[in-house]
Amino acid sequence: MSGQHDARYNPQAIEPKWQAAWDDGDCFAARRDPARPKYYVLEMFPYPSGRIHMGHVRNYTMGDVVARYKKAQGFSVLHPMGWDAFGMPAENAAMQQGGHPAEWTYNNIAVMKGQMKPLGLSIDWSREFATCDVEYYGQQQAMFLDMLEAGLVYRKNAVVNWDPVDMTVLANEQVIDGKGWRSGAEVERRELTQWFFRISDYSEELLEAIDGLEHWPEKVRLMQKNWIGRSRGLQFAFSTVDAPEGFERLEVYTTRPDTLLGASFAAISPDHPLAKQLERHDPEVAAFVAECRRIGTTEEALEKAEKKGFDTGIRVRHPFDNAWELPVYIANFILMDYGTGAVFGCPAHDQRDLDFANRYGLPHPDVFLALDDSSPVSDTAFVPPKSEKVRYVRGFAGDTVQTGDEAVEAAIAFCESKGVGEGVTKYRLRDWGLSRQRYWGCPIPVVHCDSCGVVPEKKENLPLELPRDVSFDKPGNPLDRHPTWRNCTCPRCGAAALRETDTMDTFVDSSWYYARFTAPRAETPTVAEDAEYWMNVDQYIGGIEHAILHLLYSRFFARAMHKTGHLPAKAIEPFDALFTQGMVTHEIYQTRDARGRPVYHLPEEVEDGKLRSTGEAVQVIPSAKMSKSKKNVVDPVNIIESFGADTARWFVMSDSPPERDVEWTSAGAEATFKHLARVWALSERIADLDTEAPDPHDDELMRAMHRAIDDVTRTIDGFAFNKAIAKLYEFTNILSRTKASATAQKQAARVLAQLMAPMTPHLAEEIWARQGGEGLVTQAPWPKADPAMLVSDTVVLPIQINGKRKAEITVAADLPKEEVEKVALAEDAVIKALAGASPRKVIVVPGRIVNVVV
RNA sequence: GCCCGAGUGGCGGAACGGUAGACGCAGGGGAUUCAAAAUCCUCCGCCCUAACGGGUGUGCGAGUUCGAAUCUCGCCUCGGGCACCA
Repeated sequence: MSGQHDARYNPQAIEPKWQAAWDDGDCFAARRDPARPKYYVLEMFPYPSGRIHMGHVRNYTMGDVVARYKKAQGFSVLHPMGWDAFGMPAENAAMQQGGHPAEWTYNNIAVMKGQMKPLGLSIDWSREFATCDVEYYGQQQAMFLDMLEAGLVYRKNAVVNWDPVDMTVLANEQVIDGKGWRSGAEVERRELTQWFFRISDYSEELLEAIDGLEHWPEKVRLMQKNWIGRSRGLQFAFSTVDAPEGFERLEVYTTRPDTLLGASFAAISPDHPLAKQLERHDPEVAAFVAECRRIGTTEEALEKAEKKGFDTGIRVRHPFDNAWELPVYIANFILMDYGTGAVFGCPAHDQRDLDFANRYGLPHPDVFLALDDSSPVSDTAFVPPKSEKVRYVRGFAGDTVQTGDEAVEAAIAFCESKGVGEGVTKYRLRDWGLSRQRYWGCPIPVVHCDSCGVVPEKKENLPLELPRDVSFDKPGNPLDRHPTWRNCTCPRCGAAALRETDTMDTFVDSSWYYARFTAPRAETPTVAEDAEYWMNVDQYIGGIEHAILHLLYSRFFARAMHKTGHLPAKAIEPFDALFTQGMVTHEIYQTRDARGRPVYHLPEEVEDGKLRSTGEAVQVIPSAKMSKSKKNVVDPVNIIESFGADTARWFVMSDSPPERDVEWTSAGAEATFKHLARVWALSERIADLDTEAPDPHDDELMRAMHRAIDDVTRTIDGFAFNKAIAKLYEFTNILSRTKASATAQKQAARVLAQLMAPMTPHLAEEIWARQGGEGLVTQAPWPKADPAMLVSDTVVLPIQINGKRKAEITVAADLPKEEVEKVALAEDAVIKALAGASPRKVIVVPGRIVNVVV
């Protein structure tokens, strides 16, 4: 017998011991091993907010279960971790509390890593990096230059939220009810020249390739398809009447050319060149456009705003009737970024157009009617699915009765034949604006020269490092007002020049970190052999909130990296399989400050609906995604300290299916701890038994064991970790009650340790060691279920009468259908229900059910 | 507003179109204990019944099917995303 043992389950002793053993064995270092298949599992890396929360624990435990399971199955596993470390919170902290964003960030990383380490994750920490490491963003700058050269980056004007008091650009989340979050000033929309990635050049390719992402959730694929938003429509030009010089034609794009004869007005975006032209000379237009610009920059704000227009007095001629003139409005709901920034309105078949027409007293002639209902449109637009047949009363192409889709195609063909515009395919996807007017990001490595214009920095001058000597006590971007950093020489002509002061969107940082993990210390962004071996990510795991932007940008960036020689062709879709975990939610506690603005409080600051500090009552807002800004986060450190990492890990995996949201409750943690303590005690008891000869009960236990192996293997493969845990409960219950021999029990206990190891690796090692397992369970091969032990001779079949369960029979598993039917018809309940008559129908589903229809 | 999801006991959740509620939590009863904690056994959707048993039941309303939590259509409620939060 081994030496000292605790009298009870003691994770505080067990967990550090095994973590040290894994470190000693260098168990989690990823190595290129040509002899073994590789497996790359990646969880979306965290923003270093300074504390881990339950969402992190859930995310990383899922990845760890996969990593440990795949390792046991013989794969060479890469399971890295890093930090998405640039971004606004660091600057906000510097503004609020002083200090430097770098200091704040690296300090947070140290704290969070300290909180993550006790979780016992099988991470190769030797590959760790932060995106704010100059070694990382310097390589990003090199790639930016390559992409610039390859024509993947360009500059154009774009609209931002401008805070006129703080003299700064605001993020959408910093705009609250149209006002700056800090200054309270009315936010303006302002145009700046900014850098863009040409992601829209890849619209079609990114859309087409979605069909190949077989192991992505269908809903994410659908969301991305809708986001890219391919549409087929007609682009044509109205000729204008009384328009300023240079605006003789007004280009519009419509996806419903079949409704052209139902047009009642034309509308242009407030950002349309024509609107800008009118704004210059007409104060009324200027006032209206200014009002529109106060709405904000988000699509949501535009869509929710009351639909308003301004009649410019300009008219356009209908392309099919020169005498028919339509008024041209500037309308607040037209997006300049989509189509041509100008549309015609057909109120009868678009609710937004109808609301607009009713507001301004414009007609709304019906173009088509339902086949079974001829009532004209009044307050509700008639907008049937395009696949539905309708009767055209103002159609001009194709049959009178046809589907919308047919009519659209017919209308395009007709218009093209008459020389009125052409059919075009457009995408909703816009180019990716990467400029940020902030300090704490990757500097864009270009120089502005008076004579040469915009010039890329030379690669040998990289990395272009952020200056450390900055302060945040004044409004605006510290890079703009830095005394020396901006000053440089033009890489082309050598004259004095100024650096670009915009930094990159943090989505750029997170669009290639997965590739960097394959060669994290390289002097180039990637290394061909490493990328070749490790890419693609076999399993990517992260929050559903990243379903569109991060994942779409990464898909684009991988293509851009391939084009510039930084990734092999096979890596243009970097994530083979995607799993989107549900979020961990929690209630939100809110009070308001003197100016009525919301102030949020951490759960630990609240007790019985009141602030601990002041006793002020808090407003409880129903559960929502845990977020730093709402402060509804729970600190897992406390759970780990009182119950151990295995309890935290087991609990977050057991409580709900991984793809669904889970509301954090502390109640379950204690119950999990009790269960793990029971398993530990069970193992101790079994370990103390003396080996004995086989017993008749052994077969039953072995069957249960093989059943458990099979169940846990299949459920982990299917990402159904909560079900895997339910099966482990069942097997544990059987093992604790078995009358099998000690030899069989010990074997079962070793298998239990192996099956638990992905979820509760420390306890598993402890059991494995106590039951005489060889080496570390972390390095043991995954057990295999014996198919012969999974089948049973008899089967219980429910008997239904008219679909309702009335009885049950036990028959041999291989009993023929006809025999099963005979047995079923001999059941008392069936005889009673038939009352002498013969059944109308008997359905026998072998091994499943018998249904007697009377 | 637009796009995408999710709704099953007191709670978290199981259920290839085939016995709804596996497994866990909470709760009731019991054993052990001087007593409690811990542990173990046991019951546990709802309604009627002393019990046997019967009825009913997966957000709401229709439909398809021998059979629907599961498929179809229409609603309701909650959540995510909406391009400068990460």
